[in-house]
Parts: sequence; structure tokens; C-alpha cells
Amino acid sequence: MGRGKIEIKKIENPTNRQVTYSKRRSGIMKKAKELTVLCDAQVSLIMFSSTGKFSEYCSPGSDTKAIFDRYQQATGINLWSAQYEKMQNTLKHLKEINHNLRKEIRQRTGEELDGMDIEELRGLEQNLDEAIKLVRHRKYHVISTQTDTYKKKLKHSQEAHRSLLRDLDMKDEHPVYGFVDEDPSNYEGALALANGGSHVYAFRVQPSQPNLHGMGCGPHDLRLA
Amino acid sequence: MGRGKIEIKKIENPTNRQVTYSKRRSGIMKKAKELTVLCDAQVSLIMFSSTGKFSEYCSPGSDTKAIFDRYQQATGINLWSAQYEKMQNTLKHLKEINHNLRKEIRQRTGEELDGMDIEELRGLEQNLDEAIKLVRHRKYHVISTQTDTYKKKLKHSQEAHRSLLRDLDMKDEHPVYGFVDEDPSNYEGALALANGGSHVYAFRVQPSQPNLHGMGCGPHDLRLA
DNA sequence: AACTATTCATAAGA
DNA sequence: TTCTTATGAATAGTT
Repeated sequence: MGRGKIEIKKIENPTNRQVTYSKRRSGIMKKAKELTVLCDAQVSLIMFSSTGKFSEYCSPGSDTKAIFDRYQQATGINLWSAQYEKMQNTLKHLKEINHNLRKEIRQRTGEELDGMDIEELRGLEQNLDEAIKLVRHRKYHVISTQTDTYKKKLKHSQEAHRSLLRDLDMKDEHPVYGFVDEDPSNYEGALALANGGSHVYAFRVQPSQPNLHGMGCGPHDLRLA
Repeated sequence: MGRGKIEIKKIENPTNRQVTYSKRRSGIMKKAKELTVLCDAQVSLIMFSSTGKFSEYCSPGSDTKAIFDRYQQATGINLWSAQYEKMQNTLKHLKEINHNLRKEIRQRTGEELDGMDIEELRGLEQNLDEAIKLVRHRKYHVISTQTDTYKKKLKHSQEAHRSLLRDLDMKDEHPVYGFVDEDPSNYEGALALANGGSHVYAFRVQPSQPNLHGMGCGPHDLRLA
């Protein structure tokens, strides 16, 4: 379609090739547009010249991603399946671990003991017994540490108070006020707290049923159990 | 380019449109091939007719995925980032939950009590105490159920044995063998097991550090903590 | 980038 | 659908 027929093979002259690329590129783009309009078709055209120059055409009213999603549906090939599969496996694995951890916790709270045999129950009992000992030990450690701190604080304050009294004695006859500890978290309070106040503390360090709804991943949903 | 010029607008006659689509589709495909060969270009052409019919052309020596990867690189747009981000968030969330569940277990076993204040420790102690009661209750329930079962079994066997002896008595004077329970999991064993055999049972229902290494997801790795 | 002689693509008809 | 063919479009080589 020009001054003489040409053979369809690579144009060796780079300049010539670039010129031809440019001309034909606009030609094919025009064709793509016409096809879109005339035939109400959806078209994606992506081109890279031999020099790496990128151009594309995409039917108006859609975008490259939409066409690609449709392409994948049409071909049945999910180009990203390898990646997705790995991610899916990771997710599945994590969910499984999660489930198991929750189960272990429910067993440790005594909520779900069905299906455990005697040996397991014995093991669990023993284990809880050890845990409770450790917790008690720790508790008393914390209490005594706190008590010591308060004792020291008190001692210091009393000394300061006494020295203040001495100073006042020596200087004049102002009224004398007693020492007042304004900190509500005093050590007597801590001790009371440690050995059974009346309120029941519902122990739950972390929420064990965090919300996972609505975390699907769009068209390529994860379909996890 | 035919018997008369045509206006570039949607062909309303569906048959006509389909025919034109078919003709022009092969035309544009030919052009794409020629561009590929003449100019050493990389081309991807994807088309859907108004009736949904899919066709594609892709330069030989590459495939649609390769061109799309290049497209993403050229445009700087990762078409799948939205999906990936969602998955990443899901994964991150799960890992976090997992971590918290593990921490709760370590607290429940007394392994990690640092950082807990008196109130928390008291709560945990109380909770463990309740759990241990539930476990003991369950244990005794299982034991008594199993004991009953064995009692019944034994009774049945003894009856069967006695009736057999009667039969033998009535018929002749063969030697008599006593009844032998060959099941090693007999109920005396179960009872012994329940109240402290000498072996220590390391209670761990599920592994709490499952292997997650090597589950990265290739080029789009998850970069999770 | 513009021109134009040619070849090519294709609209309409068979 | 496919083939034919008159006609307009695309473009190779030139300027």
C-alpha cells in the first residue's frame, strides 16, 4: 500500500523501521478505534517499539485492568494464580494456626474439654497447676516489690516530715499538720487488691475472636474455610 | 474503503455489525502481525465483540502475561496492588492475632508474666483456678464413664464365662481356663492414670510455633513483620 | 512532516 | 457464511 509492495520481514534500517513503526502504529490505532465504535467492541492494544517506546489504546468506557480481568475470565487463565496460591496457602496456614491456638486457649480455660482423653486432661491439669504456682509466685513478687517501694517512700516522707518539724520547732510556733499520703495507689491498697477484693476480674488479655469479616479480596476472593 | 464511504459510528444492524466486526478483526490482526514483524515490535491485542466473543493477538516470542508485566512497568501502575494490599492486610492482621494468642497462652502457662500488674495477675490466677476446677470435674466425669463401661463389659464377660462353664459342666470334664481381659486399657489402668502416674505429660495440644518460613509470595512478597 | 503512486482493506452485493 | 469487486484508506518511498 504505497509506492511498491514490501515484503513482510524485519526492516533492517533502524531509521526506516522507526518511521514505519510510527506510521503503522497510528494506522492500527485508528483501526482499533473504528472497531470499537462501529462494532461496539471492547479493545485493548498495547505496543512496544523495538526501541522500547510504549503506546496503548483502550476502548473508552473501560480500562486496561477491566479488559484484563475479562481476558482472564475468557481464557480461564489466571495469570496471577501462582502468586495468589502462595498467598492463599499462607492465609490458610495462618487461619489454621489461629484456630488451633484458640482451641488451646479454650481448653486452658476449661471451655472446651470435650474430646480430650484422661491422659490429656491429666496433663492439662498438671500444666495449669504449675502455671498457677508461677502466677502466684509472680504475684507475691510484684506485691513485695511494690510494698518495699512504698515502705521506702513512707520512710523518706516521714523523715522529711520529722526534719521539717524540727526546723519549725527551732524557728517558731506555727500550727503543725500531719503527713498526708495523697497517692490513692498506696501499698495497703495494693495488698488488699492482691488477696481477693470482692470484684471479679474477667481475665482476657487479648480478644480471642477478632473480626475478620469483610476481608475478602475482591474478584479473586480467597475462598478460605 | 469499499463500495462507498461509511460514517464511523455504531452499526445498528446486529448482523451487519457482526460481519463488519469479523472482517475488521482479521484486518487489524493482520496489521498487528505486520507491525510485529516489520518493526520488531511487541504487541498485544485483545478484543471482545459486542456479542462477547473474545479474540487476541500476541507477538510471537512473548505472551500476554509478559506484555502485561511490561505494561505495568511502563505505566508504573500495578493493576493488582489493590488486591495485594488487601491480602497483605489480612495477613498482617492474622499474624497480629496469632501473636496475641501466643502471648495469652504464654501467660496462661506462666511463661511470660513480666509486665502484668497485680490486678491482671489476680485475674489470671482466678481464671486458672476456675479452669483447673473444670478440668478436674471433666476428668472425673470421663473416669467414671469409662469405669462404668468397663464394669458393664466385665459383668457381661463374667456372665458369658459362667454360662460357658455351666455348658462345659453339663457336657464333659475339659480343663477350665479363667477369664482373661487382654485389653491393656482396662479400667484399673485408667484409674491409675487419672490420679498421678509417675510419668510427666508435657501438655501441648498444638504446636505453638508452626513453621512459616519460605511462604513468601515471589516478586510481590508480603514483607510482613 | 508532506506528498502521491500504489497497494490494501473492506462495504455492499451476490 | 464466503466470494467478488468497486472504492476509499493506508502507506512506502520520495521530497
